[in-house]
Amino acid sequence: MKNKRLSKDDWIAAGFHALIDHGPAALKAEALARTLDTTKGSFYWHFKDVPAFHTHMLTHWEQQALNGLVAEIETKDTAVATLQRFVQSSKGNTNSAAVRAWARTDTSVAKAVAHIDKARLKYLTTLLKRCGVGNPDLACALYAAMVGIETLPDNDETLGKNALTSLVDLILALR
Amino acid sequence: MKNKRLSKDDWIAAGFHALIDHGPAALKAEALARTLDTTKGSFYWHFKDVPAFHTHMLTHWEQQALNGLVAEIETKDTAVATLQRFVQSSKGNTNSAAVRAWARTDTSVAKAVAHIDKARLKYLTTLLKRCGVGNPDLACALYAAMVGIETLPDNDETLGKNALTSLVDLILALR
DNA sequence: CAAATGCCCTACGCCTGCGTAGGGTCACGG
DNA sequence: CCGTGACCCTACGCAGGCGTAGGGCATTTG
Repeated sequence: MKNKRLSKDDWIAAGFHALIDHGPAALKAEALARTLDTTKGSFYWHFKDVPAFHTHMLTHWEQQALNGLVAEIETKDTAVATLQRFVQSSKGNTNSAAVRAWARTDTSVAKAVAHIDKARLKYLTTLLKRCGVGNPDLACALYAAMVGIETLPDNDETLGKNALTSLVDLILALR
Repeated sequence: MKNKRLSKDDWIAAGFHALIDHGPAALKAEALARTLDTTKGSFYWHFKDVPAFHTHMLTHWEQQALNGLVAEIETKDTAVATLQRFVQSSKGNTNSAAVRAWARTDTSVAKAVAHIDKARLKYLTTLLKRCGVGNPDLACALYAAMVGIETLPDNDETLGKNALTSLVDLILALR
């Protein structure tokens, strides 16, 4: 881990590790430097200051989320199968909950989260409509369930997974 | 606001205000003292140290949540009406999302949240069963939706409300 | 009224984090 | 082989939070 030159992205990755493991309060230059076996001299070489680092992390996350959505949209599959996969896709997002918690203390983070929430909800709404479910409130409820599953502590990962599939089945049953 | 003697509960209330408005990082003795127009001398009179203050806040919150649940259980009403009310009851809980975010940085908070989540989910499961819905995964999904609604930024409060009622209607429609 | 107790203020030493200044080291191209 | 630029280290001053010592005011109690 030591005696290696670092890049911006190394710091950003370390930032997300710290955010996930210890919350937004761990996004400090000196603390991150310790985990990277270096000093904050490196940090202040790559980033102007701590807020600049934060915005770099944020745009990185937002970009990644949007890319995922675009890749999702461009799948040529049946609408129902796409829906199933999209609903399950939130399981891997261990950072999504961390970013959401971060959003409570930083306005620009909150704005970014609201932005991609809006996009994902819109996509889910049209996806459901394509499955024959026209009620947008149901899309909202399903999206809320996805968010809830990922913010809930891990009370059995399988339970949450079954919960979402059961919910999708229920929604698709009444058409 | 000034020249008034403070109690433990005044500090705890200020703590929750700070937690909701600025996140867990705002739970500091000196910062809270400023908002209460006093000094940290008062804080260290009422509490041994900052962690002790945190546990006081936590037990206060846990107690309140459990009391709410007990009051909920003891209502003599039809099962369906009780379900409707219970599902809507999460709207007023503006602190619930803040505590959930706090739980990500403090293990004991996480344990407390997991505890009351388990209790509420169990209650919701039996409530649904009493309404004729036996699938526990649906209870889990509905609870996740409640949690998701309160952690989502306020993209129209009415939208979220309609989402949950629509979801409950859907669940009750298929029996 | 006097004394004791509850509650708060001030001032201090310590630690941690911020951002900067200035210098060091290593990898290159010439 | 030398310089140049990218990258990192060290040391500093500043700010803010922690917890404590010791004293001050006010309210209750005898």
